Amino acid sequence: MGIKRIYDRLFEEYGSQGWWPVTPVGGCKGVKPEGPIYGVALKNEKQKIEIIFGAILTQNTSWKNVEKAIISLNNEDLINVDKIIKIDKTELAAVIKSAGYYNQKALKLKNIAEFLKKYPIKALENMELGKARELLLAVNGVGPETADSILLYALNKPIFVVDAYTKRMFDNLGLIKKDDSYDNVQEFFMKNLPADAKLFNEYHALIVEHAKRYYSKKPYGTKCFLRG
DNA sequence: GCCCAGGAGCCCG
DNA sequence: CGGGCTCATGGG
Repeated sequence: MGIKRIYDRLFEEYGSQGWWPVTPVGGCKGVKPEGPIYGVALKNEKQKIEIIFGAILTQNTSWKNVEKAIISLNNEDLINVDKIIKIDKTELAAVIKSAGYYNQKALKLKNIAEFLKKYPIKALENMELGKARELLLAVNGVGPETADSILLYALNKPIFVVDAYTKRMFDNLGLIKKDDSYDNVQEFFMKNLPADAKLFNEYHALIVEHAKRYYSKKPYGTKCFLRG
């Protein structure tokens, strides 16, 4: 099966995923279990910042744990570039504890906040994709997947996000090799799909949803309906 | 107890 | 340039 056909099958199976989940306007304080929600089409600036922070927090970490950290950040009114720059690193680490790697991630959040101070969201949105990607990758703590998640989900740029699930699943389906580089896998998708941010957004989210079900436990993909 | 989560940096051959 | 190590909480 080609990758466009796979997309169609996944969409048919799961429908729109509404990524990236963000906290609704007005926050989640006092509205208890309410965390980030799905299906927000137009995001305000604060929500875009939350996506950028979330992209860092979710590095090698389950979204469930990240969600708690994001709720804490909201409740402390820390979805804010200046406040992240200002807050003590140890204090920030405590707020995001549930997301794991909290010392590293506290530093990474401060790094990206400094970056956003220099290159505000609007400047990045108006920037050419390749240029914005290059600048993001120069930030310590931002690798290819995080940079591409930011470009796609916060800045709405048409770039395909590759993650561990993508590699595992498409290796298992025989379309790539698992030791292919990030850039090679990304190129494979982008060469075979139209450069459409909405499509890339949905496709990556669908891969995550599908892989959580069929590619999280070994042996991978045994009951996957995309095989054959 | 083990493996895995919507990775990245660093060091080393 | 590729491979191994570290970072850390939380669920299955």
